[in-house]
Amino acid sequence: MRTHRCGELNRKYAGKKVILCGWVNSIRDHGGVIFFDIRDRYGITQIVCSPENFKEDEFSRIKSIRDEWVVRVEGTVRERPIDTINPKTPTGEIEVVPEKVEIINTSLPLPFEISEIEKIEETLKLKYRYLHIRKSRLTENLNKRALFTYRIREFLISEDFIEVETPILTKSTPEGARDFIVPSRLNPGKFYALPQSPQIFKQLLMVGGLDRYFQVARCFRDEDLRADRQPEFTQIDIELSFINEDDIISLTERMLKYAIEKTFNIQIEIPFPHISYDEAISKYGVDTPDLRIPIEYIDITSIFQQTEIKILRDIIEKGGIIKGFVINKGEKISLKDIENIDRIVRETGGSGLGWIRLKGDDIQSPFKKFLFPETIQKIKTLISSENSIVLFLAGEQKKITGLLNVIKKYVIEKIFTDRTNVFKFIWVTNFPLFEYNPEEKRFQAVHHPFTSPREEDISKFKTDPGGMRSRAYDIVLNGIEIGGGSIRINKKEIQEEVFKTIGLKQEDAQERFGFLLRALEYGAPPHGGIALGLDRLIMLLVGEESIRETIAFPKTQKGTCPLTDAPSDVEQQLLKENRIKVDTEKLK
RNA sequence: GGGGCGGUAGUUCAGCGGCCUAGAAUGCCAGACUGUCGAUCUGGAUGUCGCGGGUUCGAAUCCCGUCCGCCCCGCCA
Repeated sequence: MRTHRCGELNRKYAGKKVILCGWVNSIRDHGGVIFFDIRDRYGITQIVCSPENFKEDEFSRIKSIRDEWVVRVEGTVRERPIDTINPKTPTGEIEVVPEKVEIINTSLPLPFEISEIEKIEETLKLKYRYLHIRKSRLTENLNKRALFTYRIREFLISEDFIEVETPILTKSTPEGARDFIVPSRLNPGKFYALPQSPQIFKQLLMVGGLDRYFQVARCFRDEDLRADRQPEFTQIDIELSFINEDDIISLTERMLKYAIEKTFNIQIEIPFPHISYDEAISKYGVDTPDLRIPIEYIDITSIFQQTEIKILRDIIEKGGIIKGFVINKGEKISLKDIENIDRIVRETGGSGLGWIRLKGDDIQSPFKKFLFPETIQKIKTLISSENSIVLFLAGEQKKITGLLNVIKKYVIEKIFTDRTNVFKFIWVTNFPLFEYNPEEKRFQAVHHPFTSPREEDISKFKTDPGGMRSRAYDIVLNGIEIGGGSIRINKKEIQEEVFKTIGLKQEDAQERFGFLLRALEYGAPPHGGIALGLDRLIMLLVGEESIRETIAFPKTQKGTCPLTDAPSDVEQQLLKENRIKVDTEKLK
């Protein structure tokens, strides 16, 4: 049907007969000569129709062509006259002079202009997703995604991994996210759940001696959505036997380096740095540090130990701390900014902002009179530029971390605006195994309940579960969690201990996870793995702000699909067969 | 569950101290134009001002409710 693709023709093809197919892009009708571009996935090519080359009725048919009609053009490639070369496109040196222009299909005018695609309301974009795909960088995102997964598969298969599909219709389990459920017609009143991840299955594969498993796995979680969260999403899911944390971490690094470099033409330095959970919280205030931002929190309580500043002294005496950070581009923060930040701090429940500006030997600060020379000397050791500002807060540890995060956000928006094309990975390790949920009055697994505690903490199940550390690790890219994993529990007794600690009664544990506990009794090898969020990774690598831009048919924030109108009512008959009665009456 | 922003021609937006017989740009339609490439020029058509209720002589504009979209908190083992 076609001999070439739009976008591949250049001067070397001059004189050659070609056939192109595609969509009409932009018509420029000069009354006599008519120009239009023909576009496919690969590029655009200019077509020139002169009246003298066509019979009258044929030319008027060409005149009737509109944007987005599908055409097939048979013609000859010609070098453009020098003064009409268009340097903006790769095919700008040539054009095609057609002998025949065939209209394959017409099109209504598009419901939106693609040039405004960024601004168009999500519902409309999703309703006409195929048009969005047809003309935007979404196609390129999907292409990059496909190429990336191809490289991941290539890497893992070359390292002896076996790709295994695990069930989509599976068993609902407590803990973790809310499950999507599917009624079972053959077993009235019973339900399958869609998997939140293939977690338990991949562990069972290890018990099966499969040794090295991976899957590009669809996962489902019925929770509220965000720009980086869809109800269904894809994980690169990996599990291995006879390994420890370092094996998985280095495998993941090599895999990411390989796939990213092959797909995106970006150099990736490995190994990635590591940080413990505690240090991450202390230095960055979050367990997902963004290493592009050179701001670290510093505890400066000791500097003010002898202070005469009453507010600070009172707080220190009550056991509070003073913590803040240095901005080495101090000139970019004005007095107005400081006022704004102070206001934000007060509005968010803090008692006010402390600050010291050091500009050469000049010092500005609301506390200036009360600063000892040695205090200033100590503060000077923290800074590394001629013009710096130290911002700090005093109070209870947890509270001021939250406030510092708010301040940091303000400062980032003010100073570190250019963050394009830098990729900073970091591993976060040494997570607590459990955290206490005060609402449910019980401990919960920080990672998931199959995560192994550290050997030295096993004795703390009864004495100090909150103080136990896990063998889990998260990988963070530019401040966004892109994956996580752990060494799993492979001993039945420990698994039961964990279930007990998170408040799962023995019979419930048996009913929900009995099959796992049983498997652990049959020679379960030491094993562990990792899962990487493919949608998020691609989002970051192609520079999008939402994972919707990496998914062909995503859902809205309420989980609906404007294209198909899912979710929707089903036939009464279907409900009946599934023994389901719908009760939405008091929904209000 | 909570907070914020938004919903007005096909689209993106302006109008929101009540007078709008609702505008702009772009798209669309028609005409002109033989080297454009975001073509240009001239003319034209197009609105349940998200939906429901209220206040008012009069509501896109004020009030109440509701739906939808986006961002965030909670939630997301």
